[in-house]
Amino acid sequence: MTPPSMPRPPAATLPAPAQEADPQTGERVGELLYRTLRDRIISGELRPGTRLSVPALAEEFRVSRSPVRDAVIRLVQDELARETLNRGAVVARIEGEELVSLYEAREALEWAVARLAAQRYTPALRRRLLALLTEHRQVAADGDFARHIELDAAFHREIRQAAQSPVLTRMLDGVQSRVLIAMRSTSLTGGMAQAVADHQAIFEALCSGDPDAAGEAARAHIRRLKELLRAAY
Amino acid sequence: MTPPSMPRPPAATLPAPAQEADPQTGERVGELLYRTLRDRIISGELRPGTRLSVPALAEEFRVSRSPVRDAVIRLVQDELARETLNRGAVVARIEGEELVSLYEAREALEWAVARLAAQRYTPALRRRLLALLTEHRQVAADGDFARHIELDAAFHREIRQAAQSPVLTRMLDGVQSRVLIAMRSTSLTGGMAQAVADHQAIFEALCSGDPDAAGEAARAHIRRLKELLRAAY
DNA sequence: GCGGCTAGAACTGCATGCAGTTCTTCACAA
DNA sequence: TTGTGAAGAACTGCATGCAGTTCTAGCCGC
Repeated sequence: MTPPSMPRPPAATLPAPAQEADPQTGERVGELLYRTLRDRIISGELRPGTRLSVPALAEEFRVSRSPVRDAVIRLVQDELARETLNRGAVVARIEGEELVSLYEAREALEWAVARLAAQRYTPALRRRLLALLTEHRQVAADGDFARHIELDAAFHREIRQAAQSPVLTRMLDGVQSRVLIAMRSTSLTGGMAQAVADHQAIFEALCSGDPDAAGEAARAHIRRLKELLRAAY
Repeated sequence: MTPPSMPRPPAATLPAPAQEADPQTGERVGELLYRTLRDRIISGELRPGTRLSVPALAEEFRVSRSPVRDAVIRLVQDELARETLNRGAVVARIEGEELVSLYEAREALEWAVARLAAQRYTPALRRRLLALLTEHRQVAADGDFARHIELDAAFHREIRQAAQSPVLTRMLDGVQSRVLIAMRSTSLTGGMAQAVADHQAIFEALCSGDPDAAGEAARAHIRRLKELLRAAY
C-alpha cells in the first residue's frame, strides 16, 4: 500500500499517542496501552484482522516494546485478539459458530443479572433506565443506528452494574465487547424497534421487582438475537 | 531464610523443572510456563497468597524473566492471580462476596450447558457420565474427599464439553478453576452424598433429552451450593 | 524489651539486544 | 502472463540491563 522505499515519515506527525505518560496516577504504561488498545478494538477503530505489531505500536506510542507486548498478551487472553506462533497477534474476528456460542453464554448471563437486578431494584436504577429507554425510542424512530448501538449497550451495562455481582459483570463486559466487534461485521440485528420493545419489557419486569419475570424477559431478548444468528450460520 | 552470603547453591539440585524444553512441538516457553503455573495453582500446589516472583520463577525453570512475566500476566488476566503496582502478583484467594458471585455465574452457565448437552445427547456421553457417576457413588460412600472433588469436576467438564459451545466451555473452565481454589480454603461443601444425588438427577434429565429438565436440574444443583455459601458470608 | 530509622537486598516495570522465523518483493524462467 | 525462488526486511520470542520502588534487617535511642 504505502511506498515501501520510504524510510518512514518523521513519525512526529503520527495520529495520536492518545495517552498521558504517567503523572502520579501510579499507573503502568502497559496498563494504559492495554486500555487504549482495547478501546480502539471495541470502538471499531482497529478492525478485525488488523495486525497488532509490537514494534509498530511501540513506535506509535513512543514506548519500548515491553509494555506493548504485555498489553497484547492481555488482549489475546481476553480473546479480543488472536495470535499465531511466530506470527504475532491480530484483532479478533467474531463470527460463525463462535458468535452463536457467544450469544448462548450471553443468554445465560443476562438472565442471571436481570434476576439479581430485579432483587436489588432501586428507584435510581429505574430513573437511569427510563432515561436511556426514552432516548432509545427516539433514536430508533430517527434511524440513528450508531447511537442505537451505544444505547443498547448502555442499557445492558446499567442492568449488570445493578446486579452487583463482580464475576457476572466482568464476564458480561467481555461478552459485550466481542458482541460490539461482531455487530460491526454483520448487518444482522434484531431491528431497532424490536430492541426498544424488548428493553421496555425488561424494564417493566425489573421495576416490578420480580426476578423470574425479569430473567425471562432478558433471556427472551437475547434468545431472539441468538436464533437470528443461528439461522444465518 | 537461606544464608544470603552464599552466592547460591549450584541450583542443579532444584526441585523440578517439570517441563520439557522445546522439542519441535512448536510451543513457546511462555505458554508452557503459563500452563504449568496454572496447573500448580489449580491443583493447590501453589496456595492462595503465594508470591509469584518473576526472578525466582525464572531461576526455578531455568529461563529468562521474559516468558515468566508473560505467564504471570496471563494468570492475572485469568484472575487466578492478583497483582499490586510495584509489588508483583500473588496467587488469588477466592472467598466472600466474590465466591458467591462466582456461583451466581456458575449457576447461569451450568444451566446453559446442561440445556445444550441435552440437545446434543449421545449414547457415548451417557456411557462416560455413567462411569463417572458409578465411581463417584462408591467414592462418596468411602469418604474419599480428594477423589470426590476430582470426580465432581470431571462430571461437569464432561457436560460442558458435550455442549459444544466454545465460549461457554471456556468460561466454565475458568469458573471451575477458581471454584477448585476456593474449595480448598473452605470446609463448606454440599456433602458428597448430596452431590452424587444431584448429579444423578442431572444425568437422568440429560439422558431424557429434555433441555428444560436438564437445565433446571443443573441449576438447582449449583443454586444449592450458592445458597450455602451465601449463608456463610 | 520496643518502636522508629536506615542501609542493603530483592523485585517490578520499562528498555534494549539478538537469533531464528515469517513475510515481502523482485528478478528470472517458463 | 504467470509461476518460482532467493535475498532482504520485519517481526516474534527469549535474554538481559537498569532505574526506581518496596521489602527486610539490623541498629539506635528510649
